[in-house]
Amino acid sequence: MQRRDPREAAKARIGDVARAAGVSTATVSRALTFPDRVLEETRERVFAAVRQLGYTPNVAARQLRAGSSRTVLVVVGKRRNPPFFSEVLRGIDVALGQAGYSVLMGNLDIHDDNTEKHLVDLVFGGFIDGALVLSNAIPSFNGRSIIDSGMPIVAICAEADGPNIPAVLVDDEVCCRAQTRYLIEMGHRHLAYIAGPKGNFNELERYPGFLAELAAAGLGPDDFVRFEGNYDFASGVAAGEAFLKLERRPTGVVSCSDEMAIAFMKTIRRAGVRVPEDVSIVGFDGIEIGDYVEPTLTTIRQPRFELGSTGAEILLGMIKGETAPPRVTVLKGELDKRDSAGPVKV
Amino acid sequence: MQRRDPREAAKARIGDVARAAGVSTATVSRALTFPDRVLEETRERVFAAVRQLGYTPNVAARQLRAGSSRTVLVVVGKRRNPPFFSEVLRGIDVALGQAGYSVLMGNLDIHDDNTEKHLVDLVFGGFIDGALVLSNAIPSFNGRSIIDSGMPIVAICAEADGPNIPAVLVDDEVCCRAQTRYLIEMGHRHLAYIAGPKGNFNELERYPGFLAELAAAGLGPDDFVRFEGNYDFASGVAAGEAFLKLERRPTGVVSCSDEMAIAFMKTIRRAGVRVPEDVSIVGFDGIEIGDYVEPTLTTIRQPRFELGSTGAEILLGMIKGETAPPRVTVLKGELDKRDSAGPVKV
DNA sequence: TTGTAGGCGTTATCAG
DNA sequence: CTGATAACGCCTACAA
Repeated sequence: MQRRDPREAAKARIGDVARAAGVSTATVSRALTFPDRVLEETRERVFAAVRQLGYTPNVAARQLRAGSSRTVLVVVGKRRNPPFFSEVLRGIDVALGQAGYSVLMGNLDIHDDNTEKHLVDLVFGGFIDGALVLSNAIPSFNGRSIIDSGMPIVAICAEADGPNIPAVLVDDEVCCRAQTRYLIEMGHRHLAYIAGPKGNFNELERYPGFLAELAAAGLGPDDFVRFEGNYDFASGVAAGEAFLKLERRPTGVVSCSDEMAIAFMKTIRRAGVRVPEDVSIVGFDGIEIGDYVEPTLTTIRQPRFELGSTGAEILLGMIKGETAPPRVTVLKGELDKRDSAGPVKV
Repeated sequence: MQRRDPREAAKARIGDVARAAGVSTATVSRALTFPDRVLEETRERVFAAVRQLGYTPNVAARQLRAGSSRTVLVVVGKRRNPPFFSEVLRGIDVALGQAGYSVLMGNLDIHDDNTEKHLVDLVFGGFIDGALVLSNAIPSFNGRSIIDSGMPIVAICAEADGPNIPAVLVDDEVCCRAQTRYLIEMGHRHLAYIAGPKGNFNELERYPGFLAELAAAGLGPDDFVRFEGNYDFASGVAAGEAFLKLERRPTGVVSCSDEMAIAFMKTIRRAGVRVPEDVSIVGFDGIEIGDYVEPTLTTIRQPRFELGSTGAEILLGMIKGETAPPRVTVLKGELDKRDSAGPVKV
């Protein structure tokens, strides 16, 4: 048997099914889409033909007619902690999958104009029904961003610049106050804060929360030091090294990610500092590995799966044109007390 | 201004561009696809119109005509260690992105028939140009698997059942022998092996490698114990607990994943066993966190990014119909000596 | 209930 | 070099 392209293997079209079933293409289409608008006997004949020919409707053609691809673009940003995001993605995947939507991954990791252009073209090419943005940057090319397409967009763990982009967030300020308060309650009066990237929207919530909680305890600018970071292991190491050089070392550390907390801990322990006896550390995120480091990490557990699934639900609602979604949806994080933080040494 | 659907916002079609530029649609199409088959002046006029109208070709229509979506399906399996796969995915993304292909994520995590049906429909609906399979299961529904579509498929870190599916693998046997030999060379004569899932293709390479290396050192069935596992933290904990109950404890441990090694280490250390003084442990994968646990993890570093990018390159070659790809491509892992393994105690 | 026929937006073929 | 036109495969008025 000769075929131009082995891939085209026996692809049945709707016409083939119609012929095999002895009906028109319209009837086949109907039988598939609205089974009850067709005589039972006809329906059976059509189904039989479908099975026999292994017919599957052509997605492109359907999409061209329907104007919808049932595909959602998920934009993930500069590789911010995979251990954290993998679970958010799972939430997205489950929610979208149940609704019959597919996930197209758009990775902004790759600093490549081409990638961004590609994504923008996909969106403006009508290929995408909606987008979930997990990065601060929004794909854009030639001054045109996917926001301009008017397509529904929801930001998850991020705050899009756009005017009316609904966001799903964790209650950052509350959580950061909880981290801080926990340390203060255990007697720590001299703290360190390992920050997220400058300008990051989290920082806008968390750092003020940290300061507020200090103030509430009567502590001021002299009672803490701030280390810059960007959530990854490397910045935790850097913070640890800076910490070791300090003349007067804080006894409690608030970290804006678990990775930084873990790397910080490793770095200072290697230099002989004991955790939590000498220094207490509280992380942020609640990734699995926190249970297996030494000592186990006290941290803020984010509802990772729900962040993803909630964002997806909201997006699906927007795609279906339902009532305007809330501008911002806040989920709760929770302080998870383990072994890396304890009472201050007297 | 009234629109039926805000999403349709000012979507220019090729005809609009043609009109604005005073040419035919055919010319617009040509100017965009083969700029040099068109008079420079015409080209300029077309480009100007395109810019002015913000025209982007409709992806569905193009796909319908061209028969190609430039989209690749990436099938990831039951959530096997995100920290490991995230980097493989990045390799895939980079390679495909450069070639102008998009990534559609198919998650088999979700044990949902619907998901599988959806993926199969996408494939048989001509929506997908090729697939990269990172899971042992291959999406199938109603007895029809995506393999039957005849579409190009490449397996990465997995071995598809299908007859002619090229696979990209790490040299599992060699690596596992290296783990084992390293321990033996340091004097360990009584080992433990923490396995991957039963029947997993890795096991088919690694376990025999482990046994062979033992044999080469004159060790036999009485000189090791085997713990079952499936790569995750939980099975590392289980192995650790089983280990602690042993009357005669091995002094060297070969683990088939870093997660298991880390959880194992944590579990036995908590019970007072010292690493590496009492027990030496060698992991497998080379995930980042290995540098931050206590003690740092000696492990096999897999070329994660390259596994992904190599698989993608091979797939792209197949899609373009190039010469038959190698049945199997083997990349090298490397023993990375850190602190969790040392000489046996005398 | 079923069939006919037009069109979704693009590209490729074929004349001019 | 450019333009008219016929597909690509499906869905859905509209008519029967």
